[in-house]
Amino acid sequence: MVPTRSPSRVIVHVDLDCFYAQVEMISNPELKGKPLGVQQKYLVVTCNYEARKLGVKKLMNVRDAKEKCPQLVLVNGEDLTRYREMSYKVTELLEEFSPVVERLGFDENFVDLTETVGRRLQQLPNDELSAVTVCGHVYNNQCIGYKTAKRLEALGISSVRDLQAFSPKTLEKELGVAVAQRIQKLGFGEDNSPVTPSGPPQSFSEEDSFKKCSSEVEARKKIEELLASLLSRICQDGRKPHTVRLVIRRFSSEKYCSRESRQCPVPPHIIQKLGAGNYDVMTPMVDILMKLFRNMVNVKMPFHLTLLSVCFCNLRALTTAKKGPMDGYVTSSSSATSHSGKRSFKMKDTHVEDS
DNA sequence: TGGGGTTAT
DNA sequence: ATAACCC
Repeated sequence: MVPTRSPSRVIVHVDLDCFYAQVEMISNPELKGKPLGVQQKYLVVTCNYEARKLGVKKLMNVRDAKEKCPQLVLVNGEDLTRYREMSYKVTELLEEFSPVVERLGFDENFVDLTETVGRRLQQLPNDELSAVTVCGHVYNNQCIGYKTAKRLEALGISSVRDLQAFSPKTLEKELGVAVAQRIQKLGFGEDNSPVTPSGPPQSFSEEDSFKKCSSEVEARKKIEELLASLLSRICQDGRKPHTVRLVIRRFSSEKYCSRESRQCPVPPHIIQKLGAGNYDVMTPMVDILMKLFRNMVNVKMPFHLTLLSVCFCNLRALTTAKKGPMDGYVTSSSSATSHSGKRSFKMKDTHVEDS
């Protein structure tokens, strides 16, 4: 069969199922064959097929899961380190086929193989080319996002069919032209958005949720833990974060997913120390984070937090050394190459202002 | 209802 | 700094 036309793009979507559970079964093969759930706090965030057969669902309460399946084996999955490492192994493997790999979460990758396939087809002799069949799937992307789902429902759109039939002009007026055109095309199974190579991560964060944190010393303890893990991650990556952020969630109205944050530049003298001696940076970084904390939380008044998170972002390869009278005129820096795992990437030689 | 991530505003 | 989205 000779295809009458080539598809415009060849994109492979690699979606791993119950990824955390699979990592755990590789770590400990004795878990294979048993119903296994990965637990974070009071939730079974994912589970293997054996557990699913016995009625355990993703994001199920531990209580409910145990009730459904008393033999369920639970492992704690609050530390994402091994999952993150395995996740990047998977995307690095895929990058060997084509560097155009876009990550979505820890367990999904999109690979644009258009050029790879094109090159292969050109090399093929004609008789073999005639045997090539092109096939594929059109993904009918279900769920659009909670907020816009609500807005669409207000317009009387509750199914994909409704969305397809709805007046494009009216939808553009309601949602804005960009979103309207995007989701309506998605409604027809068309997604022309490019596969954007993710490259190395743009931020590192660690968070911890809990029932109650109501004192400054308690908060400092938690922040120190989060920070220690982050510093070792930063160290491994090799790049330097130029911005720190502290995020909190208050108990108060328990308004779903309502977080507050404060951020500030990482002082240059700390950035420089970030490579080797990470104990030197611990104390000054905690001080900075506690200032951000007190900026958000009035510690003279009672408070009740249910989450703390520390995030490093604005990552750059090198801190540019500035010294002497030429300060402000000249930036002395060599073009930097940073290595993270197997990847290496050139960084732009930029001069920056932190906001 | 975890512990992450990204982009847009 | 927040909001919305993804897993």
